[in-house]
Amino acid sequence: MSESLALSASLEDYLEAIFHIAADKKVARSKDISNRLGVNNSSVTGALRALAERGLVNYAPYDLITLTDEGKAVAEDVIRRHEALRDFFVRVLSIDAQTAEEGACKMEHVIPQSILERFIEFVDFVELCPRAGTDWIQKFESFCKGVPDRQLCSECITLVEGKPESKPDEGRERQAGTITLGDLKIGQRARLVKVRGQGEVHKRLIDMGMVPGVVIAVERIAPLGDPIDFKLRGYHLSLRKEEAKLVTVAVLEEGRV
Amino acid sequence: MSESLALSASLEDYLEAIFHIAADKKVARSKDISNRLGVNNSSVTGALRALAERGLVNYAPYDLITLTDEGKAVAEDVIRRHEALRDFFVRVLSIDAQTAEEGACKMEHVIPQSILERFIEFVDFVELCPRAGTDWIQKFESFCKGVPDRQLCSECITLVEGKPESKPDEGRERQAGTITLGDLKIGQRARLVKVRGQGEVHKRLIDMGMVPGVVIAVERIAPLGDPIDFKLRGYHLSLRKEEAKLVTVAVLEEGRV
DNA sequence: GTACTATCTTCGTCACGCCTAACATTGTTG
DNA sequence: CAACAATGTTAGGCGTGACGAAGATAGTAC
Repeated sequence: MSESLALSASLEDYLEAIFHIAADKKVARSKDISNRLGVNNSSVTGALRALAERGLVNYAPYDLITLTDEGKAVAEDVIRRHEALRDFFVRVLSIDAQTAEEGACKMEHVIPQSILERFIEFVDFVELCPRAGTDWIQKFESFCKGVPDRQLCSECITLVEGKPESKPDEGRERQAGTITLGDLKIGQRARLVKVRGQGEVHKRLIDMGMVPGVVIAVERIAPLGDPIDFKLRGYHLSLRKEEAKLVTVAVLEEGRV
Repeated sequence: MSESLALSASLEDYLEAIFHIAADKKVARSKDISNRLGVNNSSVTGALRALAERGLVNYAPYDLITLTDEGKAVAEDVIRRHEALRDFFVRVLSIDAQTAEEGACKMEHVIPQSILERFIEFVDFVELCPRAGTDWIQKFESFCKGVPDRQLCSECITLVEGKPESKPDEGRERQAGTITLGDLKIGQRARLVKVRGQGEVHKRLIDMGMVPGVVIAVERIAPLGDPIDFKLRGYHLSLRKEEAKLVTVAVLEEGRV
């Protein structure tokens, strides 16, 4: 009815909790809600009043609590967001169930609609596409396990070590040779093949995460071409051109903007 | 130094904004910040005071605003989260730049660390793995474009139409035949092949999103085996066993709990 | 140096969301 | 049916984060 502006994150949580409790035990009591959400009983009263005002719950003091039809619809929407995120985390990113649940709980309140739909599509796509599937996800898992020293799965290893590709895909450029980080243009991405050089400089580069297999992107090149800004594993770093030239890479694709 | 507990979402935003402004113009003024964040000038004062209290900005009334080293470190961390999310949205989910930016802005404050790292790994993995790459992402894009009527990419089409797979992957079970939704067990997932039946029932199923190619999961089966709860495209729905038997599917994988 | 303007700060207000402590209701049990 | 425990509600407080209005400050214009 009223449709009065968006609910706050915590009101969505209350609605979600009521829905789940009602699904289990038919009706919800104030205590159940405070237990489930780990908040004080009196906070629940306040939330219920706010929800009742918006016509989302049937609530009278000392009475049982139920969702209205509208409230049920809103709750289902919140739960859809929650489950979509959780499923993505578990099925695609191989996050453990508890972390996925916690993360979904926080993110469900802020994720834009259009991004949510994409998450859902993506899970389906990964299951449907013959190039992906569960065995591909397993490859991702072992890729993640190998992260500290950047162990890669066998398929990727062959790439990293620079052997010729068995399957030259269209639209996907792979250059062999002795290209270094210093040769890249802005926006280009490459996988790291080898860090040459020795001693202090070599060690410093390794410490920055410059290990074989890692993906590096060129973010910015200073006017004089000298300090070059890279990004790898989410971190920004800046290298002198001389240092960059010590790092052999293989270009992943043509830079797009 | 102080390290006093986590920053609120909005304080992180302020820090991020100051960092970006400082990167552009060397120093930041109160006005720049309020403009960038679209908040009232007085709110900026309050935020700056809070940040100065934590030792994250150098701030004195009427003076120029700069980040302390600690503040810079925190800002870089926030920006790393922001960019990791944005990059994932753009590079993997093919979200448009603006939506990605907005979504990242909201989600950066709540995403758990471990999930963030997975997002970053995943982007790298997609670029590195020979089974994925940019052309695979393009397939996802066209998959999404076809969503209303569930047009699939050519590779997937062959799957959906039940033709034998060209590449039988290990660990990936694909059953042909005339399995229906009614035959699935809890936790199993399947792609929809065809909806049989006619008239009202058929129409109702189509309206629920039961179109070829969609992924369906069995969520729950009532004690008597009759109403069966499914999930498709994030939505829960409940079908009578009779209705479920009208839907031909192909199982995607063995149910894992 | 006074006047003006752009900029910044202070102050009072509001809405959230949670808390504790005190009070009210309900239902159960001797 | 009274007394008690369990459950729910109210009232008041605290911290955050935003706003607008009004006052302070600095720089420029004359």
